[in-house]
Amino acid sequence: MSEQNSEFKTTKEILKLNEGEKVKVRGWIYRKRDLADNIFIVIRDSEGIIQTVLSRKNSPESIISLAEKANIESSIMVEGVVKNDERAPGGKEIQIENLSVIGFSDDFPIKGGESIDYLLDIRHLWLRSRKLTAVMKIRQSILEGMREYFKKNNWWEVNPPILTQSAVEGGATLFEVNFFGKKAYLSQSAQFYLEVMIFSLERVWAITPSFRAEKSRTRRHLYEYYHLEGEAAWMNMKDMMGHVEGLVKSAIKKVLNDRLEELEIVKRNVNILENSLKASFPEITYDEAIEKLRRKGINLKWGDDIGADEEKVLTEYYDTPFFLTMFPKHLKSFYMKIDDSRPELVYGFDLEAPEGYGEVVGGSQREDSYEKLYKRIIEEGLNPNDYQWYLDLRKYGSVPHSGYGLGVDRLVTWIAGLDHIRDSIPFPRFRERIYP
RNA sequence: GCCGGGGUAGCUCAGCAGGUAGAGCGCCCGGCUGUUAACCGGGCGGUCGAGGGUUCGAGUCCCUCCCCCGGCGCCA
Repeated sequence: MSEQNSEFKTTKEILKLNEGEKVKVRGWIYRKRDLADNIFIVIRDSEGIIQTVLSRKNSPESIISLAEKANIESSIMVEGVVKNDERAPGGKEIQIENLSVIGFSDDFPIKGGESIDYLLDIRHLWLRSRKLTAVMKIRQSILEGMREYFKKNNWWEVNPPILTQSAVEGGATLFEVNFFGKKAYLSQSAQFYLEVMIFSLERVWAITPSFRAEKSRTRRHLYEYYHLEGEAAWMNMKDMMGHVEGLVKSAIKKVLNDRLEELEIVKRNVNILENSLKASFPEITYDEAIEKLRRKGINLKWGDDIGADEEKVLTEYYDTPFFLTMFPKHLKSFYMKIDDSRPELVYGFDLEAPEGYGEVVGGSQREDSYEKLYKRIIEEGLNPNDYQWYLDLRKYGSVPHSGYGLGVDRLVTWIAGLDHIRDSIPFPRFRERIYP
């Protein structure tokens, strides 16, 4: 038995039907215009919109009064005949023969022109908009494209915990939870758990919510975000950069393939996306980046961090995503592997999205020597006791390995060309917002 | 946490030499109408973010607090 109820056609299917065919549709009233001879009801469903027309002359009074009473966003079912008419959006409409209201709607609060603040208060209603619907579909395709890439390259998907005992890195602020009287925290990264898993599965990935309690006031931070992380044995930094490039390209390809209509709804210029598939992503080392920025007249010296403003300047050199690599070790985390030929550097890489969007991926080759890792932990002023099981991994058949974390919501924001990360996810957690 | 901007009708905003609150949209009523965010006329609608102060009088000036927006930092 099919899950699809064949009795009803979707709005998209109806646009492909011939004149004269009899159909049933169901959905929500998107627009209604009550005129002298006709009532126009535009119906919205998950796939699009279709105009339906109720003739006042040829319809029973009972149906006309239903149509008059049904406000925007009422859920209705309509039965009628397909008719070609170039005045209708999409060139087709349905002449209504029968109509029933499933659920009447109160006066819908969104009419156009509302402020972001107000719309966020009614996010549960705002999510019905065509724009947000399109973004959610793009998001799905991005995840699908990446999933296909993992599958093709024989990576294993695993499910690490969200409740954890301690931080991966000392710095980032954690949300604390009460774990039966013990202090526990919401995970900020699954990295250490994935590193465990490579000793059996070799190539593993996970998508989990990650949490950062650091108060941020930017358009690229969420307190709760979808973190896609990968970790693989036997791969060095370059290998992993190649993997990340393939992963991101797979997402872009999927979207360009399946979601052109939605890209148009969100008014995304697809040139940059198409460019990004053509060439390989350029790499620029930290050294070169500092050099470039200095030539641009920015007052920076070697060892300074490359901040958001500097990233935006670098972004101007490229029309595809690009890698930033080989950072001074004092700017990065203790677990990144040191370059023995230049011990002030670590094998770290970031993937930056163009057009000013900035960092989407952060990754590195991991330190695989017990002694060196132990030393780095001490150097950073951390307590080795907090990292006992993590250190253990270097005592039982350690291997060179690398990994990364990708901000799913940031990738969606860039690919969909959004101006704020909040619209990349249905219920964004940011700016002290927890409702709805 | 820091810097900047802002809270006035259901929504978007105007009003700021301090003198009893206004427009557009929405809503209700009427008209017109194969409409495309339809149009035209009328009506309803406000403890001016909260508290305190100055003043004969405060949306307007002063103080404190709350909330929102943009940017930095933190990172994905």
